[in-house]
Amino acid sequence: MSEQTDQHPVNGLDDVVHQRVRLGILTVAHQARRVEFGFLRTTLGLTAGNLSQHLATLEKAGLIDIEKGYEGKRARTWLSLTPAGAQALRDEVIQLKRLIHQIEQGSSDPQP
Amino acid sequence: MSEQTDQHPVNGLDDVVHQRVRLGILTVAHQARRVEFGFLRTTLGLTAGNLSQHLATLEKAGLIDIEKGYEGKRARTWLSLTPAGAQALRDEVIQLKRLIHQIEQGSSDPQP
DNA sequence: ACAACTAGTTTGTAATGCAAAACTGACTGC
DNA sequence: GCAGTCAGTTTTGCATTACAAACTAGTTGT
Repeated sequence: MSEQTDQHPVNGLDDVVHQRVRLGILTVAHQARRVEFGFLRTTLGLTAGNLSQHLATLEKAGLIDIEKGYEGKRARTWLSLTPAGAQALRDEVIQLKRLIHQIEQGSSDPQP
Repeated sequence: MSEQTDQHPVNGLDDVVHQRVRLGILTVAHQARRVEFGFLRTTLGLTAGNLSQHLATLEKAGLIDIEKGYEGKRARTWLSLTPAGAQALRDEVIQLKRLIHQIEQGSSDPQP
């Protein structure tokens, strides 16, 4: 386990979280705590079908909760981060910072 | 063009660069300026086939150059960032920083 | 009551990502 | 000279993704 796997920051990134669109969804959800489907759709410039599937992926991974209800007579879908989702986003940020640090250092690791 | 497309940081990310493995390749290449295939392979924990295909993608996108030659009698492949590759990595970092900033703010954009 | 609209899901298709296996080409014994 | 390695490429098969188009369900207009 202390092999030389996973020493590089990108190996600490979870593909479910790192994927461009889902990273956007989690970011918006983190900022707002409860987001409308339609708001996400326009903010991120997605088709409804594409967004619907990404939400299913995130829900299945336990990173978001989905709530369905009505706003007046209009059907609405809201989503919010679960604690696991908030943690996953924090972890992603930690790894991204490590990565950015490495890029900006030019070279930090000594090479054997 | 001043529509509300692309205002979110994730919409400024290029999928060729943002992809986990390729981001790792570009980062290592940036640090070392000239990297051996085998070094990347072990550093990022990839199969040779997978790495070979990602390098082809990056080369086709003009982000890296690939050099083949010999080290003693042993065949070696090296790669290095092109100017476009270095720029693409800088752009990725800029967008990631914007994203991290948004996440850490809690909320920076006023919502209409 | 029926056409049109809103909000979102399901479905079908093409592209991408990955590991494993088969394949090259060049060197290394024996 | 021919079996075995080394360094990497190409092919194969499968899961995931992105997108559009068709579909469902409820709402509004006439």
